[in-house]
Amino acid sequence: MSLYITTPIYYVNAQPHLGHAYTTIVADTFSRFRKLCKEDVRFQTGTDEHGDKVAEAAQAAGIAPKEYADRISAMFREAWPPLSIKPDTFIRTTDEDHIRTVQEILQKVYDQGDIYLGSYSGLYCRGCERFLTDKELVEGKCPDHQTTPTPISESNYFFRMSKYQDWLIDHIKRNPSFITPERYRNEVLSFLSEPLEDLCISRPKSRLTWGISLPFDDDFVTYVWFDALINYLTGIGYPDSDEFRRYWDAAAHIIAKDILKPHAIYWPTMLKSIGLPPYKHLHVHGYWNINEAKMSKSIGNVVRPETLRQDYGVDTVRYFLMREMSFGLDASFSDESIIARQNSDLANDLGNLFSRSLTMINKFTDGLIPAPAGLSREDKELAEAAVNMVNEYTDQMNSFAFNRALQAVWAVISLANKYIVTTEPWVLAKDKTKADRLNTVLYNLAETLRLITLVLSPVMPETGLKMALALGNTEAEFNNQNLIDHCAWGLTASGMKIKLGDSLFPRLEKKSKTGSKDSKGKKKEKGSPEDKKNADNAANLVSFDDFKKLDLRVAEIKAAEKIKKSERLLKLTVTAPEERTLVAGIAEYYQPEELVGRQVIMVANLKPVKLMGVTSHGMVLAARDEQGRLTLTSPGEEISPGSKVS
RNA sequence: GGCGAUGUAGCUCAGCUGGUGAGAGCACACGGCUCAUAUCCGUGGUGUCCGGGGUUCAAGUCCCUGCAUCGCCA
Repeated sequence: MSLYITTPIYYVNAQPHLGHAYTTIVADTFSRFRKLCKEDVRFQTGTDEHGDKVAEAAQAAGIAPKEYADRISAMFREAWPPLSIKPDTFIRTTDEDHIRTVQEILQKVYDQGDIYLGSYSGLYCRGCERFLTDKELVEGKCPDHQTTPTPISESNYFFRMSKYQDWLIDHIKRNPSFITPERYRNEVLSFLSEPLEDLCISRPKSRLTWGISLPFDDDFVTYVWFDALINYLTGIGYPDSDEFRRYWDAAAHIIAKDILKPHAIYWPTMLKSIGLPPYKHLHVHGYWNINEAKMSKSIGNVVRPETLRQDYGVDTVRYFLMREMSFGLDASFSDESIIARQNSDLANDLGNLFSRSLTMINKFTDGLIPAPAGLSREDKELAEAAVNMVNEYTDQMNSFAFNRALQAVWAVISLANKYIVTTEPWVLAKDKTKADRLNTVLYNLAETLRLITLVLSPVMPETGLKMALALGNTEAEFNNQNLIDHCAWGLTASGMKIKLGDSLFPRLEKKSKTGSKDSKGKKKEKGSPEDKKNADNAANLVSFDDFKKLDLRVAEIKAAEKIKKSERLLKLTVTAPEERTLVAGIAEYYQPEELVGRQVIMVANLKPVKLMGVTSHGMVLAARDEQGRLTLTSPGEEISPGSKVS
């Protein structure tokens, strides 16, 4: 069995962010996992470098497109090794062999009549790099870019995608695992229930030169998607390399949901036309939201993988991403949530289990993993759970349910912690006659940890190696272990010498308001209310529930008078709808008489406070600018006093 | 506007083809242990299973409807 796993090739108009890192870490983890199952795996990623946006960005930077692409492509290539991501190939669409292959394929498809010259006229948005329909326009402008699209009429080449629509529908229906998770499969089928249009695959050179020339018409370059998708073939040496024959039948693409259509519709029909079987699987994942908000440049909350790595370490980042997202659905990233995972799952559960087990072996049996003697009921329970865990883990990993795979591992970690409490090795160690029992318990812990190490290594390669070395293996021995031959219970050799090292994961403090952090585990009381407050401040967000606590109402001012000896304070009598007294610091801006009859917005459930001898039962809302000018808020139109504001 | 998905404990979510008193992790409270990274173990939930109607001996689980959120399409 072999596996050919790919990420999309990333467009070089932006730097690597969390989304790119997630896709690539998933591919890397899956690749490592299948290799651990002794499979022949090829893992490819790369960069997509042609098209309008790259040409424009290069121009803005004052350099040639290729030079610009070189620069950004390098950033992607260099982003992966620090995240323990090891692709077998890194492809670029500006590679010579890719360009040649794209042209060969275009010629082939053209020769067999699946490409024709047609004309198209419409409104073109440069930002979108596509024509917009009238219905998409908002007040004549592109809703995404706020620009007026240009009317363009031009000849272009079209790919007869519609010809393969029925075949594609049939293929998707016959192969439930072709597109997963199911929601995306349904989405594609729903889209295909309407007639498919042919795909425009060219751009005239009058408009764009940064692309691959059409082999049959030198006045045009290839539309980026037609160019880009073919990377999956060129990366393994299509059409006649050994790699191609070995891997194409086992192709699995991983993508984010935004590029579903090109991968689920354009690409299979292109392959059909080329005369190749479709890829085997398309795995579609969701987005990472940042503190509940979409990640976007304009909000300025783009998360950089390198920053995360520096803050938390590569394995914590990988673990968090794989554990926190349910593949296919959106998930939320926040510093609070990654710190919570690090502290509870990694430091408390795994790290502490590892640490206490090794310490006991070190203290009670001279650092040598002892030989077991007999199996009690709880021993069997632990052994069975550990072995079953490997199966469960394998199943879940294979179906891309990484969060569930890790949950299965953590169930055993938790059981092992209970096992220690139940068996009380420190009590056994004090009684010479219980040596056999002590040895058994410690051996079982070492053996459980060996299995845990094995299954965790695809997700956390550094931690896996660290644990294996501490358990007495050499690096070569560990690299030789796999999930086929080494998942039975009892394979740890007695007499191995363990090596105590540093903690696997430090406990982290929550981030402070300023965003600075102590990533080296300082000890601190766990989650006080104070911490929670700080965390919320850091996010600078209030929940809707918090907002609802405020009783905001419209109040009508019935009377107003100055408070004696005060320059700033006015005493207001309002109806809202009941009558109440407020004190407001607005005397420098408003005369009492001009306020009577006016409606304002007030916080009605503010704790009463006494100011200059007058008790205020609420607070009037006002806006103040940088010059210090102040204006009262009020409803846009008159409304009955006491009306709720929400 | 059309199609679809989702709505379960403070938070994130499990709950398969309807059937014992509705679950997990986190958070919180109390208790226990001391091998361990102030960690670990145990105990603790009066949750309108979004609202309303219906099918059934029986519904979080099926049907209809309303609301909310999200996605795709137009």
